[in-house]
Amino acid sequence: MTTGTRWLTAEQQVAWRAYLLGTARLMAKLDDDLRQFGLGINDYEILVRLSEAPDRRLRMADLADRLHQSRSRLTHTVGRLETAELVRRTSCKSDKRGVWAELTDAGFALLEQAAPHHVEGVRANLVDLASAEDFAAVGRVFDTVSEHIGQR
Amino acid sequence: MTTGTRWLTAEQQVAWRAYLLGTARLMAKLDDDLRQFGLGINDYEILVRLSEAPDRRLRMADLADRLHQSRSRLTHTVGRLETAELVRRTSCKSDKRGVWAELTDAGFALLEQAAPHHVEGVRANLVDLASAEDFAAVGRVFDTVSEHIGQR
DNA sequence: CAGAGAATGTTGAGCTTTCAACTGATGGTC
DNA sequence: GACCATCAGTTGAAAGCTCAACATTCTCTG
Repeated sequence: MTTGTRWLTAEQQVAWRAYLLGTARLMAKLDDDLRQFGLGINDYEILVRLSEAPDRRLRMADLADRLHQSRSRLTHTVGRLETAELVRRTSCKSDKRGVWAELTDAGFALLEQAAPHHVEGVRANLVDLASAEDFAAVGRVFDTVSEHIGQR
Repeated sequence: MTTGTRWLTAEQQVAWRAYLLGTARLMAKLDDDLRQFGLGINDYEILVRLSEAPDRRLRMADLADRLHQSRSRLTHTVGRLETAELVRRTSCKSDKRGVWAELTDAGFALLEQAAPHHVEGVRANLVDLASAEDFAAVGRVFDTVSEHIGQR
């Protein structure tokens, strides 16, 4: 065993594991709650990003970056969402390589249904459980993490 | 649109998204860094839990609960780890339904190799990026989340 | 102690994600 | 304007995960 490794302190270790377990439980719970709408949290996040974008559409690569997913994964997922008629793909005029993923009316309608339940779940299982200061700290920490790691 | 939904405030929304993106990037990074040892972060966590347990072994259900995984998933994963000779399965004397998952010497040796790199990654991409107070807040928040959601 | 119900762990099929290879378009550069 | 590295997105096979059904064992209750 080398002596050089800077192991986590006991408190850090406990916090790190709480984060791992808490995240696993939270994501499973949110996923579960969305299942009644036929969505997973991954699908849900895709629909949300599209709903917020101008003309409710985004380029595939842009969307993939925002969610930190591989393009391949996004292609497959959007393929399924397209089959479900929640998203439509159209080719991009200005860059012929490009593809727009666009939210359909059905997709928007489903999102309107699901969103209140989902937000309620995020509140009940995370936001409302923490003090405003602690939750803000979570935001700060992971914003820094995000910045530090950057794009894939 | 109903008026009853308590949407997230702008700050909460930003923090929530930072958490989602930061977590995605962090897990991808840690996973990547473990790949050189032929492990994913999921495999790694399994090996760690076993290494800490008495006799370096745990019952399948116990292990599954600690990682918040389905038993089925764990069965499949441990099957692969067993093929790789990192883990061994032995039947439990006192409860004939039960199975012990036990770390092999090779598994322990691999863990000893991987752990310093992994911990360095956790530090570099998370722990050392945050103030002690903020990181403690992360621990508190997700401990509460964990407690609140409970077992599956 | 018989029997119902619950718990442990596995199985295999189906679905999702990853990985590497690929097509086609773009943007320099010489 | 031909060339070449790069970028956008897709493809299909392999690997991993989920889900429901199952066999076995345990436990509790009458």
